[in-house]
Amino acid sequence: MAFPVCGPRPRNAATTRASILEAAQNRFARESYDDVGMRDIAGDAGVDPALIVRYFGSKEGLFRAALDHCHEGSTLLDGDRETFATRIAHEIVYGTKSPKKMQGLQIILRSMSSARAMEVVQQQSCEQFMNPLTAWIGGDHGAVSARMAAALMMGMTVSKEITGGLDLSEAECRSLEQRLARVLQDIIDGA
Amino acid sequence: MAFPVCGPRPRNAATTRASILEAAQNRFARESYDDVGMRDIAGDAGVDPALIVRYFGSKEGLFRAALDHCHEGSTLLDGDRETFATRIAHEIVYGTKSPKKMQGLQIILRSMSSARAMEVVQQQSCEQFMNPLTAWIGGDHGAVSARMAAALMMGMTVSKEITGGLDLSEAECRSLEQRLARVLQDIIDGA
DNA sequence: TCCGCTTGTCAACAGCCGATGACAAAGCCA
DNA sequence: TGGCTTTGTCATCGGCTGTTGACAAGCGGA
Repeated sequence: MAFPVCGPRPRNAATTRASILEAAQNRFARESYDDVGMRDIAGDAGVDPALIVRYFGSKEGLFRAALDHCHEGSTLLDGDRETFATRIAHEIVYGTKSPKKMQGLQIILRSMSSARAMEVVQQQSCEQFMNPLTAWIGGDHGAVSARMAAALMMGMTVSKEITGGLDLSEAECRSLEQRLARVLQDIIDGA
Repeated sequence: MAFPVCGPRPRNAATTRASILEAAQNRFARESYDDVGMRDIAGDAGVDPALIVRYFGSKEGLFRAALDHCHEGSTLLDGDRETFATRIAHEIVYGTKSPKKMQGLQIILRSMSSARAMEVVQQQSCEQFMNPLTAWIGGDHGAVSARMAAALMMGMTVSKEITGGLDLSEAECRSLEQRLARVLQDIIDGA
């Protein structure tokens, strides 16, 4: 990726490690844990598969590192509380195919049902997503509201994935964005 | 499953096929397409793996047949329109681990992100789930409402899966059930 | 009884995957 | 220059998976 046709790789552990990590994030955001092979990631990073094992111990170690390196519970939640719902709704409806903002969520949803990745997914999704969201919403109804809001966000992402895009007209997209923002705001407000 | 310790299997193609299909449904509802092996299903059904190939052509053929044999777009939608939201909310919050009512949805969500199962999942989820729901809701906002309602249902299922149960107190569960029903009803009504 | 069709089993194959350990080259220091 | 550590590559192993074709057993009809 970084050095496609430069002969052997420059000997720099830090940048090599970073290349592998970035390649892994991109792959895991688009394909499931089981569908992504070490050789795929190594190929993207321009590296021998054995190096991945040396740096990250195993495929699971690399997956954990990739998910760990997202910290998007913070990036997703910073900004005005009043505009949170509209921002999220816009991101969901008009977000590009590769939204850096939701990469962690993408990775979680992709590998959610893989037995080998499940443990990591459960832990990270709680620490990086559910718990911050619950705390951010706050109040007595925080836990319930957080689950509903998360469900709506994840469900829309899943829905897009399953049907391959939203498959709606332009007017329907606008309507969806507005209604999504409305419902999401109501959920957060505990209405 | 049906004949655990009865020596070789009774020679009856119809019941054998049914056994395989049922075993496949149960497996695919709990594990992803990639995590379920032909030998697993064959073992559950008390049958040789080669027989599965003979009856269903391939693993993908069996998966398609299993998903095809659910028809829950209908079972999920029959009943009073006024009580739809409360029924679904109750099913989501208090539904057992193995809800026959939502087995098709479980299978879809489990194997959603498996490259090999994607084509079947996309087709069946549209035909058996999204399209019936859209038609059932009806009206101008049907498509948008259906996507939001489906997102909430799928998202809650995913959320339960990821965190391993709801992880809420009894009071919170009641609150969740009520709020879920309210939001879902509003979505369906196009509010 | 013999034949032919169906139903079920068994052993094995080819392919892919993650992981391993030996090896090569680069850079650094004395 | 000689030796040592770091960094990267290569060939290969063992294990698992879906699938195949040959074989065995049941069973109904001539």
